[in-house]
Amino acid sequence: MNQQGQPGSAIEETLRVVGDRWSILLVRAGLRGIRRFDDFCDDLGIARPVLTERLRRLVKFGIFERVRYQDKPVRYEYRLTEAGLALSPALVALVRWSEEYSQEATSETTLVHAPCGTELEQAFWCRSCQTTFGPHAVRGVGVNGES
Amino acid sequence: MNQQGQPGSAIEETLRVVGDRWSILLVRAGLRGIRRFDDFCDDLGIARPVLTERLRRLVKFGIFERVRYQDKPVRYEYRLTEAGLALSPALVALVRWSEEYSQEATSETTLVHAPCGTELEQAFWCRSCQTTFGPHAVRGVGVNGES
DNA sequence: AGACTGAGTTCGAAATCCGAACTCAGTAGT
DNA sequence: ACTACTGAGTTCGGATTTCGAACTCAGTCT
Repeated sequence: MNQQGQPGSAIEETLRVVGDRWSILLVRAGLRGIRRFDDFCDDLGIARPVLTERLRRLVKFGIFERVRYQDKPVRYEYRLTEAGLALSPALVALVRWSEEYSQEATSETTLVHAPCGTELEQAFWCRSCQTTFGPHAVRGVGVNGES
Repeated sequence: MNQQGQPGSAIEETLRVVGDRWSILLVRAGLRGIRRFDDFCDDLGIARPVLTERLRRLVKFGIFERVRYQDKPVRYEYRLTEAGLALSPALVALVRWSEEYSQEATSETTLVHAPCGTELEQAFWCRSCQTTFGPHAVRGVGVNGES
């Protein structure tokens, strides 16, 4: 129930922004502290024109901000905004999924609870039931809430 | 620290599978109970050749399975596998992000805890501390574990 | 026979992606 | 003052993807 050209629901628009092979990787790089054009370029192996376009789009949608960090030769770098940081749960979910289901299990990364160093798990939380639960108990993912 | 052509870390490979404008949307549609080719097509407004290719890839990576549901005229449909279902945390995270940060706030969707209908929250869970926590307490996002 | 259904394919045009080479302002070394 | 270098891009042409629209093919319905 959704015509082709329509703006569509919020996720559709979001995926039009971050739903490509690079954007999420750029956010990840940003979380790792990478900020400069050439560093993104080297780290991800992304083509420069694509990087230019992608960063511009992410800036436009408030995920990165372009900051002048030097004047003599004018230089800019890209920093994650609050909104960009807020993408980390999605990133974490993807990392987790990768670790569990991806064939290519070369995960040099582990995600941990900072204070104690234990590997973290991700769960849904129902504040009215006061329980955590898994994907099977999620309903209403969609425009017409039927499962 | 990652050469251009390399297979790269697990997320990179994962994003090569689900990191496009459609795959996540297909998973979402799958969660909403959509299974048939034409229904995916109508629901998402995706071009048929792209849908064909995308479904094939998702099947190949174990996210959907292609099931013969009728014999007289042979007909197949696509169902989410366990691995596909396991993508829902990522989907939920994106939906949540969209609701909060996307301009286009036309969210006709709400995610709830199935048994009680309460809007769900997403959290990280540390089994050793027995606590839930948010993104700020996550460490090790990245190849060189510095935050 | 004729229309319809569902799961695709085929087509050519349009948009994206790519690597490699180039630009442009300023800095550093000799 | 000449040369090399840095960082953030832009320009180029070719390869790959994406698209909508129309077509196929087996079987069913009227």
